[in-house]
Amino acid sequence: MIRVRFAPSPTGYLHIGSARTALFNYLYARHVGGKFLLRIEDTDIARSTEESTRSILEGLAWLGFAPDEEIVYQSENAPKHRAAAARLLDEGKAYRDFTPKIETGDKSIKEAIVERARANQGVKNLRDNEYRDLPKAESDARAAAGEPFAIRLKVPMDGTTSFTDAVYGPLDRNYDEIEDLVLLRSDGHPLYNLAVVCDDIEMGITDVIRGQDHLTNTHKQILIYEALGAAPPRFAHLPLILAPGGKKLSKRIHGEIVSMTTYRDAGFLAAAFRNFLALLGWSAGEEREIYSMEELIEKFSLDRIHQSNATFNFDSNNPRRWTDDKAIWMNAEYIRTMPLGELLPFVKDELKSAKLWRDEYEDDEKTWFETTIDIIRERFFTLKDFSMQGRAYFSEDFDFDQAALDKNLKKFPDLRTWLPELGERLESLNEWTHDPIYNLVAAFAEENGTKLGVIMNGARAVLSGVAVGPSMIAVFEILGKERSIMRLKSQVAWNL
RNA sequence: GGUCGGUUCGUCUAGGGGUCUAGGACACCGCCCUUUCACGGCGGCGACACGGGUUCAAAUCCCGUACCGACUACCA
Repeated sequence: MIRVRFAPSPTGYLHIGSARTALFNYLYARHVGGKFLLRIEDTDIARSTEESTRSILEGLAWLGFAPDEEIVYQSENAPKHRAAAARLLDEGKAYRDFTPKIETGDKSIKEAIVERARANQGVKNLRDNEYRDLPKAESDARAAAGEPFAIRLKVPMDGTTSFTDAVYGPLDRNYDEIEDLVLLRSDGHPLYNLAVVCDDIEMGITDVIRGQDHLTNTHKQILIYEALGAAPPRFAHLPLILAPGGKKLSKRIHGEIVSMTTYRDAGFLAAAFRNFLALLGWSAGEEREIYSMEELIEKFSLDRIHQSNATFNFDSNNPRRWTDDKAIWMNAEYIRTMPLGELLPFVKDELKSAKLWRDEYEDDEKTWFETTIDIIRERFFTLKDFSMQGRAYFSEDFDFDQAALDKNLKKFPDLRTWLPELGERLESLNEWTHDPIYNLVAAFAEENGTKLGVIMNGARAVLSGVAVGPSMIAVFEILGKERSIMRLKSQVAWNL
């Protein structure tokens, strides 16, 4: 039985890259009929927050990735991690390091690392820790005396670790490039590599699918597996998702755009976003981009995952490009092509939260409502559009887009009298359907010696508040006779 | 600094020695449709990082260089 896990650390919201990792784990599990598990890696007490855990869970729930078993909280396993470290110590596979903890000072950690490495240039022997071969009795005595110590893994003097990554192929690393890594901090806290390995063993994980940033960690983890006497799982490392310019996507500099909840709140459909994410770093090798979840599951395979990082394209200075164009396009594609019945619940939620929902839409006005949604969704990109651009269809209290007014209304002052006149004329219509309306409007335009387009565009501005929308006659029909005439006669738009 | 990984249109990608004058999608531009439009249709722009090999033949294999990324922590 294949068992995979998604293991985020709760130090922020669900990051777009993490969401993609979760997706791939989920797709793989479903594809092979295995289990998809979730583990919250909250061992970093200084940075982990409950708020973050909640946000991650919310993001996963929105995407629809429910774990098949109880969620594991890594911090709760700390006693087991300590026991594992103690065992390795006992067996002589790890040792106590009494070196006092070094503070990094005010330099950034990265800088400190690079500086140290540069200074050591090629002369550093990673096996030269003075406590590595401290006699057991002495080590025990010092520990008993209360001297603080960290526990480090005793990496063998020479040899190499190697594994075959499902994405990157065979990889190996010399022991002399791997430091005797700390398993347990001097304050007793287990560190990442130990915790991950222990938990993966405990959870029976068979395949680890995670970001490529863990590629080099994998060698250290394999060393821990070996020390613990456990067989390592299979590994598949995913290419990273970067910001434009090839930089790492980060909360600090890129803000909300990296958070999953942003997309939910912006009116994205989870199905569309999953589809978009699936194509970032993976492809089925076909010339097509729309895949249902079932199709994704069926076609997914580790060996079609890319080795090169992908750029998530957006322009924070351009509101139209606030996120990746393709993601927006895909969402629009879903909105206009998915079965209407599947879309309706989402529209309902959106209208409800905008206080535009009326229960009649599911009762007396069901037909009107469904027809209307079906017509207006044609030009929409997100669920938000139903309550923003589409507001005029559901409420008398809607805003007018200034650009639409300038371009289609105010440019033709005659419309100020024409539109109310047209409204008057429309009163006489007995049958409120396409042909009669069209004929009347067309005749009206001709009488006044103007192009039909001028009347139509002006009417659109006044009736819907925007310049974009379905066929104008359809707007008349949707709005109905009474509301159409009322808005044609209204002068409010002229005073804005 | 070291180790490892990566590099095809602006972006996501197809391709894995000949079918590649490199295919698709998004974006962009043009035309058509149309009463408007960010729908639709048609078309256009646009890429194998660079240099050496190997080969009859290289985007595809090898080497080097450049660039990018990750790791190099008592962070995860």
